[in-house]
Amino acid sequence: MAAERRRATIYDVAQAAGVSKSLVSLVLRGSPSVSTPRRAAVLAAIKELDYRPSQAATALAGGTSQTVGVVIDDYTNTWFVELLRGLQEGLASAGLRIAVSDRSLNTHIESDPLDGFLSTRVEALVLATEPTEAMRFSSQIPVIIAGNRATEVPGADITSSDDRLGARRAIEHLISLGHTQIGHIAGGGGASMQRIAGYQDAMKAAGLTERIVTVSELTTEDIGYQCTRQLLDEAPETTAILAGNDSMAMGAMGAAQEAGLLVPKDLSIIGYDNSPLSDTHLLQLTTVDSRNHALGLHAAEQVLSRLADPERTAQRVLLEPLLIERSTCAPVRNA
Amino acid sequence: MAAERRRATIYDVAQAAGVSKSLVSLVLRGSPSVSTPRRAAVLAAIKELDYRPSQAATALAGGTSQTVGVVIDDYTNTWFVELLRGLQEGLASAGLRIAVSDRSLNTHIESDPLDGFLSTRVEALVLATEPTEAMRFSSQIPVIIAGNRATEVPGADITSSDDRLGARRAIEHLISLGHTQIGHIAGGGGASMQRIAGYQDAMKAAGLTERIVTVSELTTEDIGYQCTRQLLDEAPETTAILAGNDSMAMGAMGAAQEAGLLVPKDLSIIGYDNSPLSDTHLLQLTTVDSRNHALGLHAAEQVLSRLADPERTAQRVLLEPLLIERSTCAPVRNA
DNA sequence: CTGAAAGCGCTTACAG
DNA sequence: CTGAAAGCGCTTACAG
Repeated sequence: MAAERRRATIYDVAQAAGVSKSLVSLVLRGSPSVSTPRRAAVLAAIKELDYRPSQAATALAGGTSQTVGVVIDDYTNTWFVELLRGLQEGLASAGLRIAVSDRSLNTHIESDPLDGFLSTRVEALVLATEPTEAMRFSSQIPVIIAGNRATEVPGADITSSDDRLGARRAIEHLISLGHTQIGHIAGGGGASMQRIAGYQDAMKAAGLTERIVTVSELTTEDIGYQCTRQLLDEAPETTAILAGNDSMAMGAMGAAQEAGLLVPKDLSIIGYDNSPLSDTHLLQLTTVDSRNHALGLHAAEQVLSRLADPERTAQRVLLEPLLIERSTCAPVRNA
Repeated sequence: MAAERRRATIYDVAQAAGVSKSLVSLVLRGSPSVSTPRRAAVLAAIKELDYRPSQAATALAGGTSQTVGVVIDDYTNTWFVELLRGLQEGLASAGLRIAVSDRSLNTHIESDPLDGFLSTRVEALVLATEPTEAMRFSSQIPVIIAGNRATEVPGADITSSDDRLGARRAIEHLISLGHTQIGHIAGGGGASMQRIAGYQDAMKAAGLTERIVTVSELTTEDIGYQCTRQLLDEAPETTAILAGNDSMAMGAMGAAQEAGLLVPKDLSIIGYDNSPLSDTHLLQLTTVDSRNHALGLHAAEQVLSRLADPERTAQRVLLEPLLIERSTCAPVRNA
């Protein structure tokens, strides 16, 4: 049976192509110093034998895994999708692949996703989540932080979007629509902190009363719903809400619906992230684009430059966020 | 600098613990034939040196990667999250880890996700997507299909939910609410085909006129929106819709909203998958639970039993779906 | 339990 | 380009 046949190795390819093992290795690694006919012979043998280099052997012998580990929070919040795409695009040219691990799946098995990545000997670590203690001090490999995080990682590069500015602009937009009773529902973590600060900046500058509701570190749809219920309960005069992210904004829309409030007629809502969710026909959520694709591209660049020069000092890239106006904001009713 | 220090190997651990290299290997692999004090010494050395076994070396020497490859469609449709959780839970006890690859990211780099998995020498492949040609005939490793797929993979195990039954029950539910003008919006692929068949079963049994709209192979929110627009255009008398999945159902809700139809008063909508999206406060989508967590658990079992006995004949597990009644269905208005 | 040996499938110089 | 050699960091018997 075909399935029982031993897998082809580099020896089999060399033999089939009538060349030396070393030459096969050269072809695999794309060396230019191989004559065209020989290269063709090797390629033909590879195809014929359905040969695939063993990643384990390549990594072990070459001393490099050629993979970058990416840690995300939770597959359910899809903001990371564009970040991944950017990362992959930026890394592909260098022959680096990506391995993704999420924290919420890993909480069940007690382990830190870092453990697996360290065993894999990833070349670098991209953190699209709040760093764990272990991640902060792993120091064995370059760390690149994607997004704003509450915890510092000594020596790490950072690519983030200016969440503080983005939140400020969102509030300024609401103010320009005549809103004065503007609440903010927030979760925990570095991005949340920045967005809260931006909210405060804008409210302070306009002399408006701040109202921030937080019920959990999480930033899920359900938490957004709960925060909004509490906000509307405490301050029914609220006419606009900035949510900590798009998931929370969706929760806010749910709470508004339940309270019989129309969005945006009775209540304006702004999300954050410009996630796939925000661009659905049902939501048409006005949001702040944190430019996750660009974030991924820049993080990839940092990975590459850090790999090229491990001694270079830590870099910091800050992207300018964009307000995306869709359909969940309107002028205040009795303005 | 710490970062510059050579990574600890099994030799370093052996030396630090004052034992032989073989003993360290035994401890790592959890052998019971190691005395408690020696085991403690090794463990202490491992901790002290922050030693992590090289996955590449372990895989190469042991001849087994201890990882299972999972291919999903697209990170944006989160139905796979519970599947992954079930898989991971079911595989963890056997010491198998999971590697996830998605097809939509991989379309940019021309390669099949299978290529990477084959290089990794994954022990088995779990397909939560429509198989590619390469996947159908990879035959080198056990393949487990998760969910209903249009394409057969010779010799593969299958764990799926009875989508045909689920769709039938959804329609029967709508009929019991008095609906007679029931449309179905669908995409492509095996699950869609089964769901269409179930829709037809129930409509036929009740003597009702079928109306199925498909505009694409995709099953995204936007496609659901487009299908619904077309459906409402062609058959404005429609009072209920079964969507091919929850994303499409969300699109249907968007189209209904745009058409000025209230859900469920004017239009009842049922989704499929019981994805995280369906359980949001804003949607409260009535849906069919395809029991993705159980799906993952069963698929994990198939992986394990197939690994234990590569010669066993292909298995087929069929789970019974559950109708989850939430808030998007109501009795027909003029019933 | 130890210790010496072979081997997993590659890469990396290096002499020719 | 070839060919022989060493080595990556482990596992796997195996004799003691």
